[in-house]
Amino acid sequence: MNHWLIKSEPNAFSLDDLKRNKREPWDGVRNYQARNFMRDDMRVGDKVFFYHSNCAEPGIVGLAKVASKPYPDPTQFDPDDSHFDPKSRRDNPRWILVDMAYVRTLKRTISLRELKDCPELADFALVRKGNRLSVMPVDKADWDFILGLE
DNA sequence: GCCAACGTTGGC
DNA sequence: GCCAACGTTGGC
Repeated sequence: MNHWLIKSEPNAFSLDDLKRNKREPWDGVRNYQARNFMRDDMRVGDKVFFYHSNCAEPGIVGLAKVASKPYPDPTQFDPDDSHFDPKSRRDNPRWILVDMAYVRTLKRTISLRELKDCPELADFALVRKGNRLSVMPVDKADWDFILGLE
């Protein structure tokens, strides 16, 4: 069992959207490191922090879980989609995703500000300067500590 | 809206 | 293979 954090801009796709849809292909990820985590390391049932970025109060707002095995992101083949990738081929897809399923909404947002102020989380990738990864692993110890803040 | 940090692209 | 230019992310 691995633990993860995924970012989403609530203006584009929020935790409430995931709650409404119950389940969602985590499409549009166009970063190789993030792709590799989904393709190689995620397992059905892995627990996931849902993080809101680019908003009034960036932070962890809920829990999700990995709900499928990896498969090709269909948006890469759709010329009308903003994530269309003309260099990707159907017989050798470049972008791989998994489905995410809603688990629950936290009682309160655990803000980035608060996480940055925790010395226990000094090594957590999310709080390190310049971090831009939209899919990242979370140590079990960090996961438990963060949930304990709720 | 600003801008620092980072990843990707492409000329050489 | 280097690296400058460019585009994107995302906090503030």
